[in-house]
Amino acid sequence: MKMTKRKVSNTLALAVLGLLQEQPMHPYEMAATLRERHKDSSFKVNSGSLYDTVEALVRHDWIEPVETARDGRRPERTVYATTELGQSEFVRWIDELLRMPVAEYPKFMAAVSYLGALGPDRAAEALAERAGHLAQRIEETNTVLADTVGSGKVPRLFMIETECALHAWEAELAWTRRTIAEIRDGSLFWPKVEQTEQGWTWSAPTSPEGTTR
Amino acid sequence: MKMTKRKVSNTLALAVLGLLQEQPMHPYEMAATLRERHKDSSFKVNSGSLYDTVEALVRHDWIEPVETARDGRRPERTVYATTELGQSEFVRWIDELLRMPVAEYPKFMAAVSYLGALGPDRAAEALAERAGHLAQRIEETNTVLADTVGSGKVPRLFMIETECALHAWEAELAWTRRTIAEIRDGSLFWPKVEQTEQGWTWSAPTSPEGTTR
DNA sequence: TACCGTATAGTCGGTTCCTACTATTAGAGA
DNA sequence: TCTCTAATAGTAGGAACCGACTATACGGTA
Repeated sequence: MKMTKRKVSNTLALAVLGLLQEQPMHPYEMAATLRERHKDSSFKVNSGSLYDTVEALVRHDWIEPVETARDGRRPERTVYATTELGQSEFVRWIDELLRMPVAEYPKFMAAVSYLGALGPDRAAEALAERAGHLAQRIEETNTVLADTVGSGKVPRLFMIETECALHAWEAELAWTRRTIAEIRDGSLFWPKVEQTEQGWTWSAPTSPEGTTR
Repeated sequence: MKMTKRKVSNTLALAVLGLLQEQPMHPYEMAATLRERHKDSSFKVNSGSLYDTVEALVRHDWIEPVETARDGRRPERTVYATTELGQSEFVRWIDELLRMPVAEYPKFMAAVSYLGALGPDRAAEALAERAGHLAQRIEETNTVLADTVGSGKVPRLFMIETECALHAWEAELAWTRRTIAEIRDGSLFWPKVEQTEQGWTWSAPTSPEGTTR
C-alpha cells in the first residue's frame, strides 16, 4: 500500500540535473565537474550516493541513459541526459527550495544545546578553537572567490552560493566570539544544577543590576 | 573486515545521553521531554529513529536497560540509564562537535547554487517569499524565548542554542534581502549562457563603471 | 453508553546514504 | 622497462533514517 515515493529528496540529485542541463555525462564526470567548479561545498559528492541518486532519477524519468561507451578496457560508462520532465522539475524544485525554509539540524546546534555540560572554562576554550577554524575557512573561501570571480574567470552569479555560505560562517563566527566573551566576563550565567525530591532546581544568577529577591 | 563502526554519529543520540544524565527514562518519555523543552528544533525527534538510536547506544555500552515496566495493559516500556562510558563520552562528544566545524549541506545552499536557472525575476520573487517565512519564524522564536528565559522560568544557558539559531536565521534573512535588492537594481549581473563548439560562454556585464573592453 | 479524538508506547519495512573495497589504465620516476 | 602512484570508474554490504502503521487507554460529549 505504498507507491515508490514521489520525490527524490537528496540535493545531489539537483546537482546531477543541473549538470545534465548543459550536456550528457556519465556519473564519474559529474563528480569531477562538481569538484572542479567548487560545487562540492554545496553538495556532498560521494560516489556511492551518486550512483544511487542517478538510478533514482532514472526510475522517476527525470533523466535517461543515452549511450554506454567503453574506452579501451576501462569499465563501461553509461552516459545520461535529462528528459523534458527532468528539465521542468529541475526549475520547479529550485523554486520550492528557495521559497520554503525547511528545518535543518546542524551538528553545531546540537552541541550548543549541551554547552552547559562542559562547564564555563572548557566551553569557552572549545568555542575559541572553533572560532579559529572558522576564521581559517573564511579566509580560504575568500581566496577561492578572489581567483575565480575576482579575476573574471567566472561570472559572480555562478559562485553566488559561496558568498552565501561565507556570510553564514561569518555570522556563526560573530556569535561564537560574542558568546566566548560573555562566558569569560560572566554575563552568561552558569547555573549549578541540583536534584531535589521535586525534580531539578538551579541557582539563580546573583544579579549585578537589581536584587535577586 | 569491518568492526561494528566505532561511533554513533546521529545527534539524536546526544540528546538521549543528555536526558539520561538527569535520570533514567523510557524512549517515549525522552521524546516528550525534548518537545516540552523546545529541543526538537535542535534535534530531529522521530520515534522510528529514536528507538534505533537507543538500540545503537546499547550496542556500544553508552546506555543500558535498567527495568521493564508495564502500566496496566499498555505496551511494556523499557527504561534506560547511562553507563559510566556514556557519561564520559557525552562530554567528549560535545567538546569535539564544538571544536571542529564540519561541512553541512543545507538545502538552501543547493538551491542558491542554481539560482541562475530561475531567471532574475522569478529568483527575486522566490527569495522574497523566503524572506517572509524567515521573518515569521524569527518572530515566533523570539516569543518562545520571551516566555521561557524572559520570564525567568528557565536559565538562559539552557536555551542558548535558540539564540544561536536565531542569529543564524537573522544572518540568512539579511543576505536574502540584500541579494533581492542586488537582483532588482541590476548589480548582480545575470549572464546569458550560450553553447559554442568550444564549450560554454557567457555574456560579460556591460560595466556601468568603466569600459567593458 | 456508544463514539470519537488525543495521548501513550512502540513496531515494521523500505529507502537512502555512506564506507570500504575492487579493478583498470596512464603517466612519472628510477 | 619496471614499478609506483594518481586518476578513472564503479560495486557491495550494511547502518541510518524515516513514514506509516498498530494497539491500548482515557476523557469528554451527544
